[in-house]
Amino acid sequence: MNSKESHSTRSLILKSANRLVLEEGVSKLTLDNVARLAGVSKGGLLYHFPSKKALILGMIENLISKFNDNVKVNIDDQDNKSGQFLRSYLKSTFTDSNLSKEMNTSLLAAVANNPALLEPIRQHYYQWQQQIEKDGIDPILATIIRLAADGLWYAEFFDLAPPNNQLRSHILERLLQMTKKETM
Amino acid sequence: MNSKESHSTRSLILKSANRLVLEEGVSKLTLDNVARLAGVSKGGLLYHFPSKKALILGMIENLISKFNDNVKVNIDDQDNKSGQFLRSYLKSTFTDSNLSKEMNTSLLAAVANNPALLEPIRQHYYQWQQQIEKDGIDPILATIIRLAADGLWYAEFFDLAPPNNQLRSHILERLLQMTKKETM
DNA sequence: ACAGCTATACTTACTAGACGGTATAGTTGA
DNA sequence: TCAACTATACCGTCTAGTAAGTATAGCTGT
Repeated sequence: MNSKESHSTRSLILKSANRLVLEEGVSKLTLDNVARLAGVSKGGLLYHFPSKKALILGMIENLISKFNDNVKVNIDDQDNKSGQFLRSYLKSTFTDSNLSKEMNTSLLAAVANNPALLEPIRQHYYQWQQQIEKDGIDPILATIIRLAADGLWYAEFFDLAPPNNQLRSHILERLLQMTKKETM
Repeated sequence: MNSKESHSTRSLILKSANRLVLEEGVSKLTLDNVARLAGVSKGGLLYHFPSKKALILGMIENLISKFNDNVKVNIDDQDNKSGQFLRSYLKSTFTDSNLSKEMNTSLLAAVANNPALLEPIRQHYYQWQQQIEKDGIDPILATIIRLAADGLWYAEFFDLAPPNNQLRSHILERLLQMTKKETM
């Protein structure tokens, strides 16, 4: 019970940190606030994450594994055609809005506190880009599709004139179409 | 001479604030650091910007007027065809990398300190999106092009697997092409 | 034509509070 | 009993903001 308790406390802390950034802004991501929201003492938080840096790293690692799992799950086994990875990437970013929000909260937490902490995200992004360029479709078009998906994140997270729901679903449709149209 | 001195000090402060965010990260954007980099005392800084909020607002206003000017300048008068605004928007974001960096430093400064300060950027973004949707080409495609441009910003600013120079210029070329291909 | 006044553009010195992190004592379940 | 975990009190540092003073240029009424 204790070790299970510990594991759930750990993820509760991570969850609370994400909620704080999302609801109150990254400037409110303080050890005291996270501990309060998670319902543990500051000492308890620091038992699980010995420093703020460790906490943010925890957020990032947690997120990367989730996103990678998600991309894998979204890969359609029936779909062996070119553009397969890109379609899964699109589904992951467009469908699971919680996940893409979490991506941004973690990214923001890193950028606001210590940009060096972005390194793990950078490495995974690099891998995704590699896969996108080798996805069987024209790499220029493939990258444009990826950038459009990333741009949507950005627009939605910062609320910078994001497309309304109708336009948004048309965009997803069109982007998926674009992964099928052109072959190399 | 004195009022000119004052004006140049003001823009020196703004410039220093941007440099700090860009080179040291947003966590180093403190009044003391900005003052030191600008070569004035903290009191001197607070004479021009009575609070940190005012400083960040100054960064944002400065940027918006620059970007709007830039989009206007990039509008080709010979080009009266559909997609004109979008082509200018693309040129502004792809060509002037200083400007797009500044966009991100200001945005980051706002987000990291007080997300409410994003409001002026939101309003201008909304206007840009309106113009993009009414630019004479299919609004779905038009928005995809805008989002791809925004995604490029994002990728380059955070160094998240941005396309290399060659791919980058191919992407610009292709996006410009896309503004001409389809008509409404 | 010059003393007195005002506005601008700063500097220096300070304060209250928030923050990350430490130290330490205690609790709890196996 | 011992490891895993939690709570509280505290510390030094950093930060935004305040307060008060200085220097100087340019008016302005007599």
